[in-house]
Amino acid sequence: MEFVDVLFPINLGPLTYKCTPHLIDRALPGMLVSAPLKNQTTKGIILGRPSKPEAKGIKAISDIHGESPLLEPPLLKLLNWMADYYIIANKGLVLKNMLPQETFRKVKARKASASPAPPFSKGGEGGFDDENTLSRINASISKKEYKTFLVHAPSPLYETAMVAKILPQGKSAIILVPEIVHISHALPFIKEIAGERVCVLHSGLSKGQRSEAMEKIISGKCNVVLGTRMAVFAPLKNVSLISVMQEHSSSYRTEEGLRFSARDIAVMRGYLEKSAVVLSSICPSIESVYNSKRNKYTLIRPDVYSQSHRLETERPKIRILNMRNERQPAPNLSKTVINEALSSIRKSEKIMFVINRKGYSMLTCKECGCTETCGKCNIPLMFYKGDKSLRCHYCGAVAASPEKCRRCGSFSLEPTGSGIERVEENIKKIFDIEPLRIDSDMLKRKRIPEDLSDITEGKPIILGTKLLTKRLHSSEKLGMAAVLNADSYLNQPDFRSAERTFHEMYGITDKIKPGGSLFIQTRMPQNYIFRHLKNHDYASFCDEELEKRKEMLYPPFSKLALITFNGRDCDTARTEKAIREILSGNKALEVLGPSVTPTKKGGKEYSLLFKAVSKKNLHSSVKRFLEILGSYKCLNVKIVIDP
DNA sequence: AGCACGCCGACT
DNA sequence: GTCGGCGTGCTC
Repeated sequence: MEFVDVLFPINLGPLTYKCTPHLIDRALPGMLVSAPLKNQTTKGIILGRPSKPEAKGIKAISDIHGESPLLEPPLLKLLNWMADYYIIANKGLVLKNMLPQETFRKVKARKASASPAPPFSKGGEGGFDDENTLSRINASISKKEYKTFLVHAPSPLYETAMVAKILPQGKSAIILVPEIVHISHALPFIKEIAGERVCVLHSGLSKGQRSEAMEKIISGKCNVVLGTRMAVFAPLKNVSLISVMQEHSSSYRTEEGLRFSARDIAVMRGYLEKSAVVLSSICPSIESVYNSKRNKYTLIRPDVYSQSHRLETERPKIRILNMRNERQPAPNLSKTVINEALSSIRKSEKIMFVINRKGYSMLTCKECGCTETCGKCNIPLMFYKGDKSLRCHYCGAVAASPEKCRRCGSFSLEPTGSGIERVEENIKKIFDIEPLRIDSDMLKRKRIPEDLSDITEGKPIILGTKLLTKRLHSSEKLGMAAVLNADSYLNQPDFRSAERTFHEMYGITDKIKPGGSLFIQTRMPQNYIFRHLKNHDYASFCDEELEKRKEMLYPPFSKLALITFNGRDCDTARTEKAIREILSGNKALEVLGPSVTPTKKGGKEYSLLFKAVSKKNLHSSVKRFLEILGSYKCLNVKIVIDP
């Protein structure tokens, strides 16, 4: 009797089943099968032949579906790699995260519910004539070898047009975009080349639509998949190109469930598929830049960068305003910005203000100078004028705003600083124009279209949190824009904050017309990022940022793993004992923390950051630490690799 | 005793 | 994920 190991899309390892003779010749690794599990029939995939069919009470698989494997060898290898790299004990959990549920449960293939017509036309523009870039990538694709390119694109349009041009005829390709909105922008370009071979895959599809898309991919009707991070697992055969547009985007990281980066997965899948991987961005991530410097990736910098005069005339001017010296007729609104905005409005240009803070303001006591803070989180509370509440943006606590100071009892609480509500109020006063306000509170109240072009019509002033900058894809460019509190980006306690700030600011310049300006209000104008930002010099910024990361031994010069755990059996003494144990005899490992944060249910959550120069050391240390923690029951442990 | 409910561990 | 085992606690 023959046996096979079957993996189900549940948090469980592979299970061994018998395989009857009439099914055995189709029982290849990666095949979709049905098998009895807990008195039910469940679908899973064959992982391979068991090394030792020793378990007792083995049942037989009931059916094998399809003629060829659902997961081809490269995807099976990817699954195994992910389980190892992200330290997932049960491979079934990886499988569950790789393919949508519809693959394993049949869904009534609902009639394509009048699938919304493509909302966008290509919009004329988009001739792509960078022959040098094309020939280098095409050469690699036709050789069917693994190679990762890093394309430092001069504009988002360049990225899209380039991807369409390098799409290989007749071969499979995966094109990733960071967010769903980008799909409708890229689709016309891809459709023009690949026509009906294209299929779209993202989490916004209904179950029926997703099921339909998977069917097209599995059957081979479509071999070009355009989608968000989930598309990196599309079960295509013979992938010859994987493109990751705006590769720096944090949207490629999952925030819950299995934590991974689709950008990193794309590179590994490319390696396993022996395909070309094209990472592109206007400002590539520091990790990718570093990889290109170490010749792991091939850097492609289109010629436009040598024509610096061209960049200067096309790119808006970036002006850094020192808020220590600027006159401020209203908090967070400098005289300079107001004057520039007024002159833009006079020229009937659109303008935009970005303030990265919700609510109205903080509350400070005039008498004793103390600011109302959250009792639990110890951070300033935000006052919301609408319902006169005080809210904690960290833990979400809501309370009615107090009449008097909690410390000294004085009645002279006054608003300090400003959030979006207060800026909105002041804009109305100063410009006598109602701004179009966009933030997450607004989004919750009324559904705002993914694309804001339509609703910005007739609204000269747009005001929003950073949420806005991602969503604005209006063809009408802005006359000017101002980042009102740049410091809130820089002050985040995260080694990536400078990089992210650069990305955010640079992304905004793209929405400003040539000759326009971007104003950045800051209280630390001497910060190195502004020096490079002013010159539109991302390469120099990367050099300096890499220097700093090297000094501090932050990624890419080290590897990080974040371990968080909570539950009955964890306490400070045990945690510290475990840390001491893991550190003993391992000079190359650094453990930061533990930091303790209260959970919503009143318990404590411990988090530790493991840092090591070698990936191997980090990996084995985390595994050993898990074994140590394993001796305590009732623990809920989560690991994030490369947080 | 008899049954509802919820938690937890196993599933081949 | 889903089922069944088992403990708790309430009711007849």
